[in-house]
Amino acid sequence: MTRRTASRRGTPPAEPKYWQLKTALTDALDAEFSVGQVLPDERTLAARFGVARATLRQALDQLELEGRLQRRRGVGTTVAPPRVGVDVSPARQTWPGAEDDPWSVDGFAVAGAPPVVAHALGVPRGTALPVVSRALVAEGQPVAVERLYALPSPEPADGVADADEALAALRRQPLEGQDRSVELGSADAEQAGALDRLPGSPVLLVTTRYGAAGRVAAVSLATYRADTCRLTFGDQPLALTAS
Amino acid sequence: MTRRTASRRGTPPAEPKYWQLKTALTDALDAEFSVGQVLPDERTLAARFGVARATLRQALDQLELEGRLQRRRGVGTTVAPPRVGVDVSPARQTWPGAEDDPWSVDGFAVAGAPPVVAHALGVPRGTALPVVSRALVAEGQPVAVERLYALPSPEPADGVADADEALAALRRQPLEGQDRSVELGSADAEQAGALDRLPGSPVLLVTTRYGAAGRVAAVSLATYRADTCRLTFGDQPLALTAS
DNA sequence: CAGTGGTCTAGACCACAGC
DNA sequence: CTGTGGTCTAGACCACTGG
Repeated sequence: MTRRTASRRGTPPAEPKYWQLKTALTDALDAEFSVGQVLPDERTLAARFGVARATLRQALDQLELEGRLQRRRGVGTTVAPPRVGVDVSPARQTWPGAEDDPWSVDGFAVAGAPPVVAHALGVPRGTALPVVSRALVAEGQPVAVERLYALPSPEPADGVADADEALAALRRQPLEGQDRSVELGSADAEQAGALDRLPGSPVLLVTTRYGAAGRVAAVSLATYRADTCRLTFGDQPLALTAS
Repeated sequence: MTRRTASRRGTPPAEPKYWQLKTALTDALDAEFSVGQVLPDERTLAARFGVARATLRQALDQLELEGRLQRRRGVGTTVAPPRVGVDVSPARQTWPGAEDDPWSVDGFAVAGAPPVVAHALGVPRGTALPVVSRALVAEGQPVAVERLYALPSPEPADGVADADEALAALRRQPLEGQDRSVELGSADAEQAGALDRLPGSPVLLVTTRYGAAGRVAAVSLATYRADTCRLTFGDQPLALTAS
């Protein structure tokens, strides 16, 4: 196959191979595969489509990014289930750790504030803060991890000793407001381990600021698996879910 | 921590090269580069770090995903400015096209509903619907495009003729609620063109359902550039933005 | 152990921007 | 035209999972 056989001036738009591959695979996924089914291995697929493995992988990368596929080293590539919806509405004005909070506490430490947290809380960089680590599981799968940084509470002598104490200290203050932001990021080694992904996997980074006593009293950095999660918010008054 | 059977051979941690590269580049970016500055070209960088260009590109891909870099074919790689915050709060309960709506109308058509839209609106797949195309510009850059699908309004004979009419028809109904969801996607060719990116670029896909008359009356599919955008929502009562 | 996906190399050519 | 990033190849080896 000499490239660009280009009989006549042909090749008008020149659509990349990996893009055509992705389209072909998407169609095949819709038509011939069911959730959980394992695909042929990459070398076989590449041969079948007549491309190099790197090119095929470019197409698979995209499909994994879109949540259509799930790849596991040593195991294989499987068809992914639809993304799970996770409610992140700031509407229910409650502190973390409230009654029906689905997050589970995972650890506690006193550590230096990362720059972004220090900035949000208005403290110098590296200030020692109580940090609560939490995790969220949905449908049997870990979907998010969180680090919650609290401003040292004024009332107990100083310093809380564990996660429950830290959360209780927050709850003693009236919550005046909260806001969130969502952006794309990539998992560091630690997050990747907790989320059962490889480092560098795409994640949705949700930053929450909790307001109390006229200032930001706590900041949470939550990391959601971008391949398996769909974040929802707003009043969901309309029941239209069945297929 | 991990085992690494003390084989005495070199590579104890086995951290991928592209990961180390990414770290090194991140540090260099923080220390020695300013926003807008152009980096050396990929071949030069690869040689400087002693790796293949493909490996270097793996590191650059990650940094671009995280919004640290911006690459343009034929031009070069530049240091990206911080992401712009875009408010997507569903709190201001208004229809699209209200007074201070920053979106600009871009086009109008009557077209078949894609499956996801048909499902949300509860109509058969392919049903012809009025579609308003809009675009959002922030800080001089296109950051998002949108397709707004409306249920045909009952009152005018049938069918609206242009975008203004379609939006006006929506505004005549009382808005009862709205919810949104955010997930990761990749830009198709058309969206990529409008957003000044290549097809397949990572985007944040925001789906909005507008409720009126006890059912979903309109659905919007908005596509935000994931590299340049940070979506915000919630009451932002706390002014803490300066560096 | 064999088989999977993950990393890496050293090339090549293509598409586009700008001179 | 030159120089940039984007695509593609045909290999190789590594890290992990499972029988």
